[in-house]
Amino acid sequence: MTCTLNHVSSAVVKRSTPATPACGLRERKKRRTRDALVSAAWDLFHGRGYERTTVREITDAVEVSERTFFRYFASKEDLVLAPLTAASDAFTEQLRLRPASERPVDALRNALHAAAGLLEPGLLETQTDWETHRQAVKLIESTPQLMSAHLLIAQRLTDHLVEIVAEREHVDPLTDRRPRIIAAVFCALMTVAGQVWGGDGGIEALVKLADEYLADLIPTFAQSWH
Amino acid sequence: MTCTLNHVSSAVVKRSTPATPACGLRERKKRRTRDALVSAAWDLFHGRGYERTTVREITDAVEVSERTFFRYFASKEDLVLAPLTAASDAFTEQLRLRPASERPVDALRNALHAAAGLLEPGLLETQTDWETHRQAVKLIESTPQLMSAHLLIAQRLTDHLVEIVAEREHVDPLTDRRPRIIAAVFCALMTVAGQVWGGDGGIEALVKLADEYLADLIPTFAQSWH
DNA sequence: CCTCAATGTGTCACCCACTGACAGATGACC
DNA sequence: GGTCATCTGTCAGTGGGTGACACATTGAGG
Repeated sequence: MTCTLNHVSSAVVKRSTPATPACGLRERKKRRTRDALVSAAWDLFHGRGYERTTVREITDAVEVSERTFFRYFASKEDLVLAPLTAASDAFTEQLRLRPASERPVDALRNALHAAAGLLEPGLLETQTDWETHRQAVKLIESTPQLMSAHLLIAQRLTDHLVEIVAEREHVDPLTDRRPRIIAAVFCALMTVAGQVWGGDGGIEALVKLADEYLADLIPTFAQSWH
Repeated sequence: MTCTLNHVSSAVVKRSTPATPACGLRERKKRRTRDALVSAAWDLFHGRGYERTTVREITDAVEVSERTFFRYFASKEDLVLAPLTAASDAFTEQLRLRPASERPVDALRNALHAAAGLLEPGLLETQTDWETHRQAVKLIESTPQLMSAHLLIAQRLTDHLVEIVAEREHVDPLTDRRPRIIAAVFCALMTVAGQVWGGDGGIEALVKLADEYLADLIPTFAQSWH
């Protein structure tokens, strides 16, 4: 499916993000071009791969100028990774909502479950969207440049988690090692779960994997393996 | 200190890497240009920062062509991160040498100590070299692009460790979660230790930090924090 | 309906990292 | 000293990304 452009009648464009405020014409137009760019980009990445697709090719497909592309996305990477950043933000937001009574591990686990729950409604709408996400995971892991950027996002998330956890527990992250440990290890396990997951089986499968990895952590370090 | 170039008499160039095979003139010349590029680059990075220094400026300082730069380094990042890749390789090598009788955690810990030991002789020679390393850590952590590349190296190391550990323990890394867990968590803790370390106090300080983080892992997850 | 200000878009000129191809210089070895 | 391999510079080009300016479109108010 090749979404064409802007000033074309309409309809051609994929359903945009679930919650569509859609006020003025201006806003709608912007969302349309943005969606068209994303859609065209994915079509091209699918065919030629990320690195061998130029921004020019993407903008040609949508009939906008290259300059416009960089007004919507900070970089070529950003087009692919923006949803990931959003997911990361959603997670930290959920973590902040966890009651202070929970132990850090449990707060993290529960925030993960909550954030995953929020993503569900988006999935139910379009089967396609889900498949897209699957492809995104594969594309990122098979493209060093994207993987690298992805890891940076994860690192920033870790830094963020350190602060939140330290605040929750009223400890100083500079002197107390535990916030750093728990944030870094949690993110590392999430990353591993994400790799093993590969996008199959929906968000629940990812969360289930994350739980399993978390549960196996202590035995792996504390016990003999045989 | 600005190292000039190639065909200049000699002497001006910093002591190159500790072990200098120094056979033919050709090899020596190559090593000299390489060292001069690294040296000039660091001077410039120190003054203007990584991103605002162009490859052109580096090559101008050494009086070689830009093209030559890219024959010595795969990229601008590579100039900064090559030592890190080398350290990573040294570590995996040491891990392979650990006796099969050791538990995975202990093998990793011991390999770390062994690899750190190998780095020491290099340090003793030049105080400068040590300071350089300190600056490298700071530069990497303050430059997103370098941090990103650094994380990719760490990720590749993790992947490597998974394989080695799985082989040591005769388990299948596809079905057994433990190799992935231990590799990912170990690398994550190393990264944290590296950040906290910041280059102060030599390699021993880094190893000591890593040990402390490792020791605190289980209490952090298993026990209540208060 | 018309006007004005805000905002979005295209064009152009430019910077920088990086690469392939070719030609000339320079060590290595007999 | 001549031959061969290897290194180096030059050149032309690709691709990502940015600032500046001009034009066009939209939204709001009279």
